[in-house]
Amino acid sequence: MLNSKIINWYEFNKRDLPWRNTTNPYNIWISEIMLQQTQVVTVIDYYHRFINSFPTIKDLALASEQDVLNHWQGLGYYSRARNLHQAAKFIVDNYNGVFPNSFDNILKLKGIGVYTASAIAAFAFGLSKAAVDGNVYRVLSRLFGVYELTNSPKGKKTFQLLADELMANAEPHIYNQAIIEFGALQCTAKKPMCEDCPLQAQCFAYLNKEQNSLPTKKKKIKLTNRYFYYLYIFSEEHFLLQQRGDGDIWRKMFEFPLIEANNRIELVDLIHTETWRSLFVDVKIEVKDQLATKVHKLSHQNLHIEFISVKVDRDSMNKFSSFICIDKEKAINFPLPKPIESYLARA
DNA sequence: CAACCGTGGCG
DNA sequence: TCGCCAAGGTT
Repeated sequence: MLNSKIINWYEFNKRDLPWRNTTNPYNIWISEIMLQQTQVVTVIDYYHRFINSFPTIKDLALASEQDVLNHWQGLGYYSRARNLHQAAKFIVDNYNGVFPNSFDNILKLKGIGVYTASAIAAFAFGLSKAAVDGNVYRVLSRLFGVYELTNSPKGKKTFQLLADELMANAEPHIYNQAIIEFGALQCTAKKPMCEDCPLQAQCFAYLNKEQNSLPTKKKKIKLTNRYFYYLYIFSEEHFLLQQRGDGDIWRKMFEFPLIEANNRIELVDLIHTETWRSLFVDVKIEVKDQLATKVHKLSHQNLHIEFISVKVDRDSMNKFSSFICIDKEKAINFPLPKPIESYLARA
């Protein structure tokens, strides 16, 4: 059997990961959300910190959204953290704090789609659900020579059916872990290790030298460019932050006062913009320096970011009523996007 | 459905 | 340098 070969491979090659030593649905849930589009090595530290601070669903539900976001700082895709928090509150309110044990109810939780619901159902409750993630798409497409696009609705159906068939009577929690781990370690996206692969004889891609053509994916859309001018407005002990709103990147996170432009602007022109002038009316300032543009790449946007540091005397700091004046020591309490965090670490 | 949503690493 | 990829989900 094909699946028993994969399971056998797994027993000899699996990594010892923290969320594999438990069947606690809460712990598995946290790990699965963190692992979405994120590599294992990145997740491990975040996972430990998160579980330490919020050991149970109730602890998470009672935390503030800002505290939860703070634990997510640097991990990316921050809606995952907000959804996690909402779902925890929902479980406390509707299920008395007990994680639901049916696939349908798991799937209803915010931030949980078909993959994650299947993974939790299988890992925590032993339910017979094939979890199909990027690893599984890759393994199945190569193994069986499926050229359908893995990110199209049609392709997803095909691969789900294939995965369901391949699982057959295997233990769901072992089978799912096995094929995912197999994709992560052996049947990798780049330079798969076909030489010592136990599935060589049955693998379409290996037999036809098509490893690099599979899986197939729809191309990504073009990136848009945005130009951010961040003002690090500071006195001896304080600096200014503002909270981002909804409907854009980094929702609810904190950033410096921002001037956004459609194109690149020189500092000499920037200080004549309306925003700049309205900002510093009646305030004595000293422009300290301007950092060279750095391009911060998001999944769909290139952010061209420049930081301009502006020194202001202590008494003038409270004239900026629309911003939050923060003690330099307390920046750690605010969830910051990566570029802001990095800037503060240097400043 | 297609666009949107972070960040780090690799070849 | 740069495009792609990594245990996807929501609107």
